[in-house]
Amino acid sequence: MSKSSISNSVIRRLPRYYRFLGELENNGYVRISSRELSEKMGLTASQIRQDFNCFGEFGQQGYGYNVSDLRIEIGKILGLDKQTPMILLGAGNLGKAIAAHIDFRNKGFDLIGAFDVNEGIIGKEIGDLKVRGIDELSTFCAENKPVAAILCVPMGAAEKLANTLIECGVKAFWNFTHYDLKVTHKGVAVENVHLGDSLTTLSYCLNNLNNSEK
Amino acid sequence: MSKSSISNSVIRRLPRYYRFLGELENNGYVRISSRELSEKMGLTASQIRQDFNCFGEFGQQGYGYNVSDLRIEIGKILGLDKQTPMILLGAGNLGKAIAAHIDFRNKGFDLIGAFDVNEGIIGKEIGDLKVRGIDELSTFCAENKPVAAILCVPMGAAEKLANTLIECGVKAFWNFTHYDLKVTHKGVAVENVHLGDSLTTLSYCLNNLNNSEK
DNA sequence: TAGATTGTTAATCGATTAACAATC
DNA sequence: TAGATTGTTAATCGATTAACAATC
Repeated sequence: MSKSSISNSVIRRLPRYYRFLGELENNGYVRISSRELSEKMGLTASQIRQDFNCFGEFGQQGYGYNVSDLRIEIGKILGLDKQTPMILLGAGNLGKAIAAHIDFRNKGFDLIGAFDVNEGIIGKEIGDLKVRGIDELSTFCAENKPVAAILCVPMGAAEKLANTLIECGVKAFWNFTHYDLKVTHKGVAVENVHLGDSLTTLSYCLNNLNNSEK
Repeated sequence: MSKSSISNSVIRRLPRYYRFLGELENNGYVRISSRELSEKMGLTASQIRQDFNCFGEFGQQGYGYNVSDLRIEIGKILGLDKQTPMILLGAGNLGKAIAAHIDFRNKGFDLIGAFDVNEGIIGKEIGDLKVRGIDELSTFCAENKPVAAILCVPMGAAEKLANTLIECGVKAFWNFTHYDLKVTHKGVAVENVHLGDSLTTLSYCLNNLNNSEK
């Protein structure tokens, strides 16, 4: 009985549930109640039950939730039971680090290609991928049909590149550029990361530690 | 007449306002109305006026806001008019890339040191910093008094390291580890980045493009 | 002055929390 | 069965939007 439209607040909590359930499972937990989970995660039990019930009835009265089953269910909801082919655009410092650091296959993706414009970078290896020139992009897309893309290019290149990629069939963007990628095209998912905004927020919080009660 | 407690939703929008105002200024804008800004940013004019009025009266009836003045005001609110000394913990792929990629001084910080445990990394240069061994940490902190820290270490090391740093006087954490750093210690600011959760969210959105109206 | 746009109050909307009947 | 805990409805809280008097 999954709801037609899930609120953004709920969606943002799902990866965290998935993570905590994985840790619980690793620590030998078989069952957990919404109350116990709420204490571990710093949420209310009510909220947890409301969140899960957006997608179905995963618990059992008087018992709670089976940790392993619940984790698998949330994994399916998140699309982690499949791997969407993904490419990296911009293999500079940040792009390389992301490619090396992220466990793509456990996040629902499979990194199958990397591209750059810089002649000094083209041909270099990142993990088991060889960085290709951007001129190979359309041929590569036609052959390998990537559906997701990581943008680690300069701000000025972001919009045009995104449009090109959409024409090539890309439907999801993980955007690390300073450009606020708009979701103008229907049927395209965008996750703007904006590390700069994150650090700026930390500056605010640090400078307002005293005058905040929370 | 700044409010005592600013909601998290407002705080998260501030860096974005600051960014857009900078771009407007670069494009020669002198004044802007809340309506015009709302169209550019995809917000409502009401929300923008409410947000700004949490901190003071920055506009003028019949005119709007002076772009440059407003940007400076928001910059001050965000603490960007000073630079807090910051250190990097963990100078692997991700740490190095963050250090190279972020414009710290324009985000209210100054990167003054980098540390790692790995002998193969210690001594290497990142930008104009030489990576130090973690054994030098407490001496360095006593001498240089860093107030902020970037955590790019493995999950297992995060909690203990954070506690050590707090003892050394660190009051702000930019946390890239998989560990959910709690804000147990009063007077400590934490910004958890969680790139893995971000990518997982993208997986959800991609897999639910059809059944969502928004 | 007339027009424009703010600052701010009131109304609406949505998300979180509380409560409790259903049920394992 | 009795106790525990869910699923779900109702109440509360907070954030967003609308409206408008104040004023540049």
